[in-house]
Amino acid sequence: MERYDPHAIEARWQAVWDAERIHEVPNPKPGEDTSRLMYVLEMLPYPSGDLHMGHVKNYTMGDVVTLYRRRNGWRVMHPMGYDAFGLPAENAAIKSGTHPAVSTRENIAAIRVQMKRMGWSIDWTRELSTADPSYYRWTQWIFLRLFDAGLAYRKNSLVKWCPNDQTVLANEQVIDGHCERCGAEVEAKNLEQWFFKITDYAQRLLDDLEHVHWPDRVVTMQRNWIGRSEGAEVVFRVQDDPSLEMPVFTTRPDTLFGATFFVIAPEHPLALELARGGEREAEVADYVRHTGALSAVERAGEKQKTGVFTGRHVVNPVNGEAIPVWVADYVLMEYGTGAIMAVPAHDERDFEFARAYDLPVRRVVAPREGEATDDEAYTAHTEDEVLVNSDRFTGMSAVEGKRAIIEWLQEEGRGEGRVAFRLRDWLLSRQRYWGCPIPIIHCDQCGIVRVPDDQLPVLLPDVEDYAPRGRSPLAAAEDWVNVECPECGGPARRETDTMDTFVDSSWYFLRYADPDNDTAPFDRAIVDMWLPVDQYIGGVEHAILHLMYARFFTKALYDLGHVGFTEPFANLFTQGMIHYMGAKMSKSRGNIIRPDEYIERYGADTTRLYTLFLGPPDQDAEWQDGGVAGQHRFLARLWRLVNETVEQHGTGIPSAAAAEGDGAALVRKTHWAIDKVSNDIGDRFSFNTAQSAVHELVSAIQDADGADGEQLRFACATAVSLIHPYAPHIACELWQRLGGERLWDEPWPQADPAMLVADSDVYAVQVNGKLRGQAVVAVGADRETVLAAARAVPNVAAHIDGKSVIKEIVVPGKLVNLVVREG
RNA sequence: GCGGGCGUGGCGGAACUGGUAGACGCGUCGGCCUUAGGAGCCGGUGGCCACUGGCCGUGGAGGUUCGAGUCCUCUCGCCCGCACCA
Repeated sequence: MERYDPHAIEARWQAVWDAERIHEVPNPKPGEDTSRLMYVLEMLPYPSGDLHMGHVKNYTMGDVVTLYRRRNGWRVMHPMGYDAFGLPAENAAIKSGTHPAVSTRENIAAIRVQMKRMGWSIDWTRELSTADPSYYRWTQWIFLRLFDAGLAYRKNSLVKWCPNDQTVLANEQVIDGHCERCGAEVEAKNLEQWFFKITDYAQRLLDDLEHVHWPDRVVTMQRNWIGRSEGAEVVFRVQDDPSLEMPVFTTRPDTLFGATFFVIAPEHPLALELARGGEREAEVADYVRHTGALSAVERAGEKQKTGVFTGRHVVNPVNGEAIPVWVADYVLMEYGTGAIMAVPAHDERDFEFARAYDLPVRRVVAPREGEATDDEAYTAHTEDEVLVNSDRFTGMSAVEGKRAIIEWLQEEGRGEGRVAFRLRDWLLSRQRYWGCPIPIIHCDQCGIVRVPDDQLPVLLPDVEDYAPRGRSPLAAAEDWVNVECPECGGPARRETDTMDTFVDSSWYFLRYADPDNDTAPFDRAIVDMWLPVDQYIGGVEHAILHLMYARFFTKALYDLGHVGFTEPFANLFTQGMIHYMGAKMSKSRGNIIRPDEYIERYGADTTRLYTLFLGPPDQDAEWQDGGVAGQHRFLARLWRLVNETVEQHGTGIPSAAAAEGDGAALVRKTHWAIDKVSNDIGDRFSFNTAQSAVHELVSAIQDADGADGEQLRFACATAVSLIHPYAPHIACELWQRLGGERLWDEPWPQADPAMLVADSDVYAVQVNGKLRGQAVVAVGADRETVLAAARAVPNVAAHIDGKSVIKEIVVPGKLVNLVVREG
């Protein structure tokens, strides 16, 4: 018998699939049935290098789902593309000296080869690259739609700046005060930048999380990121200049009477102004300068809160009390109004500050009415608190007080109920070369002018020097920058910033549905047919960035009438990372494993099998070379058994086999495996245990002495059929050797329910909860029969001998527990 | 600090709804075959003991239950997310 030769088999079947174009799934034509459409999508790769095992796991998972669903009668779209713009590709290009357009093209070519060698069922007719003008033309088109709708705007604000990458960053791209990409500490800069008004969608982004089937932790992360708080905006006025309003946001309007001082952020526009001309002017100016020089990381690292008194006071609207205004670094300019009323009795941070600067503490909420009010004690917020020391509001519950005070503020015009979100607008402009140009023109006469649709795409100019210098490298391309204003025809300049790469990936899943459309980004009828994505699979590292942005884009496009759904991804699965040598894979550690050497040595089927055998797919797992060999042995064993079966019993694939004679157990095991694998792949995403079930079936084939040819061929064909989503090449080959053809078109096997129940049950028999033996009883035997059989087991009899059985538990088909007592 | 998750053999893991803990795989031990192997096959493999049997065993301590890896309380350890968000 010939040996299992994965390379020959894989090359052969890949050629067959290509020739028959089996993975091409065209859009339904008018009138065609659209009831069984399914969209399976994995997050597209960055072509800043080639594929590693993390990608292999991701795409194999999607492939198993795709192949499984197709054989269950679904018409599955399974596309692939490249997130080709962006910092990683550009930085790699700068390092190697190769133009990013060139290196990206080369990397894409290499990745495509890897993907084809893996045998994934990708519809290559839908392939796209976000850096291709035929794609980014429509990224620009969408940008302009958002611009027209007021959802893309330019403003001057304090933004996050990465000194290493020489560009601004979105809030989401700052991790613990460091650049998400390069790890450099970010700085704050006041710059005019482009933003998407994602905050307009904060409430809907929050609410609609109810309707998606996503992992809890991803939903939780998004919720926290959106960070909704209910409270009130309260207007304080400066004591000696009541025209100066100083609004604050608070979630505890019920504690308004407890405000004993007032704090503004060092960056607050009034910080210096309030102190001007007073005794403390120099001190305040010093403090503002000093804290401004500290990075966010340094400020957060300060253990002790610091601040200075401005010398001025504001008036508390509820009681007319004048309280001192401080400048302190524990108040953030970016959240709320950049100013707070400090209630040290009921806020830990305010309390800490009050202690440090010897400011008064006044308790205004107590656990129960009339309870002691120790002014120095901070109390946490509890359910049934009651207002004290709060004038006309005293005695109300905290909940009631909140409402009453907000009502009063509204009546008096001194404040109102308000909801605050932590979410900020998405800063999308980047001072970098390798990105989608922002289709905007700056005209001295007309101001900010959109590029007319018919002039799209605004092509990224080819520049010699694309290294980052703090302004966009595009600014150097004078020919490109200088244009006529589309409105007045006068001299104007193009916007030279490019878009954040997350803009590109915020709509790619729509383009796949209609990839060749050159009159629109996509046809609405077509995307509405396929989307939302039925199953999205990717890394949890995108839990906030990509997934939040894509949701925002989808909602905005929905509002503008371009799509008919409001959530892009109905089901999300986040896979765990593959670790190697005890750590996550990284270039700096040098522990990246690529599929290539494993394909060389064992073939793609083995590699696919092992990436999903490592453990539960949503958990991180350690790659172990020995484990790969185990999967290869399994395939080689399957190979041998099927070929032996054909040699000894001929070909032919029975649709069923009788559970009779010595092979009865094998036939039952076969049905058990069908049931288990279908359940594990289809319902549980438990790819590792589904594989184990096929292992068991193959072992059963090997041990099936006395099974007849039909039973063996049935078991073999089923094993081959069940392993097909994981290892399609060997499966197609063996299927053919068994006498079948086109396994990918075969309906998924169905377990016969009658075969899932044995004719006898093996009961575990316990005495006082301890296992003492087993009893074999005919299926459906009544309770008395089961108990009699259990008592008859010799070891059980020995354990109940001389004792009285006080309770008998029978779990039908499973277990008997006899509870006994001495005597 | 807040939020979420996880602790099971030498290792990766299984046990989905409370019902025979350790499936499947790696490793390892013994045997067969091979005068070679990183090949194949057969068998063993949680620990301990008085070994056809018994005791112990899912990070630790309690609890609920006829029965707990699974549920509850406390506790220890690890991982992830957020982190002065008023």
